[in-house]
Amino acid sequence: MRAKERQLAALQGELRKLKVTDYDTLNGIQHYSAQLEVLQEALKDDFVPKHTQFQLISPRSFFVDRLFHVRSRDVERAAHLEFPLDAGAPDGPRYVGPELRQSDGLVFMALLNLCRDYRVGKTACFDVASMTTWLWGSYNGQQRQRLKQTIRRLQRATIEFPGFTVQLVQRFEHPQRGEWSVALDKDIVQLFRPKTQVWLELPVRKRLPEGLSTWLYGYVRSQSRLIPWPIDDLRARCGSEANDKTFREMLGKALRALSMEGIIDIGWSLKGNKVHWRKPSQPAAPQRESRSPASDEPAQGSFLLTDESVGSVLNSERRHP
DNA sequence: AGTGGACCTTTGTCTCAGGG
DNA sequence: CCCTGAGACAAAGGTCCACT
Repeated sequence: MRAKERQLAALQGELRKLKVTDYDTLNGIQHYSAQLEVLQEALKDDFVPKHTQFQLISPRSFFVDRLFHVRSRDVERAAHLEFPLDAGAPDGPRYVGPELRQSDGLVFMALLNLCRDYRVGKTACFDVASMTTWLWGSYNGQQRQRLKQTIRRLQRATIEFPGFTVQLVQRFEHPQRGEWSVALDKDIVQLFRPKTQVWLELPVRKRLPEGLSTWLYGYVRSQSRLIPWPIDDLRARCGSEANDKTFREMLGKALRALSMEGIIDIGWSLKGNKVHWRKPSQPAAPQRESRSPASDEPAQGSFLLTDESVGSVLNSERRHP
C-alpha cells in the first residue's frame, strides 16, 4: 500500500516536471489516488492491523493489566468479572465477562491471526486438528474440548465502550464434523485505536512457560523502555494471588526465562520491593527484534511464507462473501 | 477398512505454601 | 537461594467405537 502510494506520488511529480497536460493521464492518476484512499480507509476500519503468520497481535491494554490473569489452575475461574481495562483510566473501556487467563490470551491472538486477512465480521474457517497442533503442539479429544471451551469463553468476554460493546469472539460454529469457524466483532478494530497494538513472536511465546512468564513477555513488549518498577504493582496487574515471598520467586524464574530468550537484558535484579530491568542493548540472537509490519515497508512475510503446518491452519476460506 | 471423535491412563507442568 | 509437596490440570499416547 505504502509502496503504491509512493509510486503514485513519484508519477505525479514526474508528470508535473514534464508539464504533461494530457487530461486522460491526469484523470487516470486522480482516479487511482482516490481508489487508494478508499482502500486505506477500508484497511483502517475493517481489518485488524497487519501481521505475519508468526506474529501475535493484541491491543496494548490487554498486556499491561490483568485481562488475561496469572492464576493457579486449582483456583476456580470467576464466572463473572467487571473492571476497567486500564486501571489508570477508570472511565475508559471496561471488561465484562468470565475470568480469562494466559491460555485464553493465546487463543484470542491466534484467532486474530486467523482472521487477519479478512474484513472483520466475516467468517473464517479452520481445521480443528491443525489449530490445536499449531497452538499446543498436538491434537486429541481433550484438546478439541479445550479449544471449544476457550473460544466459547472468549465469546462471553466483552469490552464495554461508551455507546457500544465488543465481544472478543462474535460468532463460533463448532459442528461435530468438519471445520469450525469464527467471526470477529466488526468493532474490534476500535480496540487497536489509536495505534496501540503490541506484537509478540509466536515461537517465543510458545517456548515460554505459560503463566507469569508469558504475561511478562506481553508486558515488556508493551513498554517502550523498562524502568525500576514495584513488584507489588506487577503482582496486582497480572492478577496473581501469591504471597510476597512466593511471587518474588515466581518473578525471578520468569525473568530468568525472559532474559534467556533475549526479551530483557540479563542484568536484571530484584532489589528491595522493585524489579530493576531493561530491554537488551543488543538484540540477542534468538530474539530478532521484530519491526512492526505496519511500518513503511510492506509486510513481506505475511502472504509468502509457506510453512506447511501453519499454512494448513491458515488457509481458511471466507465462506460468506 | 479407514477415519474422526471420545475416552482413559500415565506423566509432566504450573501455582502456591512452607521449611531449611 | 534451594527444595518439597499438594492440588489440579495439561500433555501425550493409546484404545475404543460409530460412521462413512
